[in-house]
Amino acid sequence: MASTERPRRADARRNRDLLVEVARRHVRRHGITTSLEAVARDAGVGPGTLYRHFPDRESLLAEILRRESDDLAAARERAARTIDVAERLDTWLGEVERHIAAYRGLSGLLVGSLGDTAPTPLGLACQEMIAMTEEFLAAARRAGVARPGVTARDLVGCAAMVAWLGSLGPGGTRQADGARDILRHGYRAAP
Amino acid sequence: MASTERPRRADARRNRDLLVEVARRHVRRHGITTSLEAVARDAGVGPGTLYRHFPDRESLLAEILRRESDDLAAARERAARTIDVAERLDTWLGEVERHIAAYRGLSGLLVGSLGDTAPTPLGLACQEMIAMTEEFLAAARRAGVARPGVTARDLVGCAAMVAWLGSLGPGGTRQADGARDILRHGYRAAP
DNA sequence: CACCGTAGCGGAGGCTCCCTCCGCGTAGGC
DNA sequence: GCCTACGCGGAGGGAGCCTCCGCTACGGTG
Repeated sequence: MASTERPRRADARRNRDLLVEVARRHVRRHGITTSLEAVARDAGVGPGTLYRHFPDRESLLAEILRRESDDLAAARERAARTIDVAERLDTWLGEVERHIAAYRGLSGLLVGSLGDTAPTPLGLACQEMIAMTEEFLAAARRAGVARPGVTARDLVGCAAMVAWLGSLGPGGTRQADGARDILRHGYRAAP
Repeated sequence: MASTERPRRADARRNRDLLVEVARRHVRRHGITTSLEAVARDAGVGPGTLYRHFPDRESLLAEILRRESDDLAAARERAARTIDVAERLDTWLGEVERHIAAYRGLSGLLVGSLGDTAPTPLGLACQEMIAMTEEFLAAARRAGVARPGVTARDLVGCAAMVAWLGSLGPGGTRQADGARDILRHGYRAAP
């Protein structure tokens, strides 16, 4: 399975790494619709080189995300330190939201892949988030503080949704605060 | 105040109306990022004509929306027929969601204007929705079925958010159902 | 009803971005 | 050190955004 990829020439690997790194900076600054030509220019390669390594925008974004899965792991560690079970779930979802919000426009792309069963690169990133969320949700359910019927996928979807809201300028940030509050009351069990 | 607009020539008025109508169709089909050049072509006018009447995409969209405020009024009538107070608020928010979802991409634009105090065209459309939502929310509060602290603007923001989620393909629709359910539990008062 | 000033029109054109294709240079196996 | 095919750069066609300018024809006036 891993043998499908044949060895690459050294310059190809170098260029690929360079492109991902430059693209990461550009996407962080300008969102996922950033100009790919500008990325290629900034990396000092021709557009053909970029498109050979990443046939479409999505595959480039997926590679950026793949290299950041340790960020998610760190977030899990951080959230796990919260003692109160209900609050811990809140904290975790905040981390998911932050992780998604790091790249403007990513939220929409991810939601589209939330239901992917085939192992598309973006689908895998979603699986990962859903699985981690499931852990926190299960703990909350055991403690009786999570409303039955709420699924981990729903919660990740909500986090993406709030991340989207927050990405829409200063007004969006305020709206996101309100939405987050309502959602929290919505997924918690009535006491 | 209304005298700021001087009388227009007949052909100008005709072209303007035609452009709005054609644009409405295009935006409904392709979302708010639809090609303005295509709109002009389809209306049989040059791009210059379109840009003279509507200096930017947003002003064109605002005009489309302005002409649809009666749709919102009809939605209010429809929602008002629901007998149960809590359910009536749900129904109304569903109508708001539907209204926003009619044009793919509109949700983001509207959220950006939710906090507008200045009477920008888009801001006015928001004011209208917030005001109507306030009526339904007030009724729910009086009946003790709405959780205190929830504002009408929060609710409109949530409706826009769910509309956005639902616009993201088939997976999005399922996510939207889940989110809507959580939100409903979140803005209702604990019994 | 003919005339004329100007409001308003069309479209050419400059810019950016997307993506493809092809001839050439060079990395690296032998 | 040689040779081959991998991977590179960049030209180029297509689309969209928006501006500017010369001409058309609308409609007020005598």
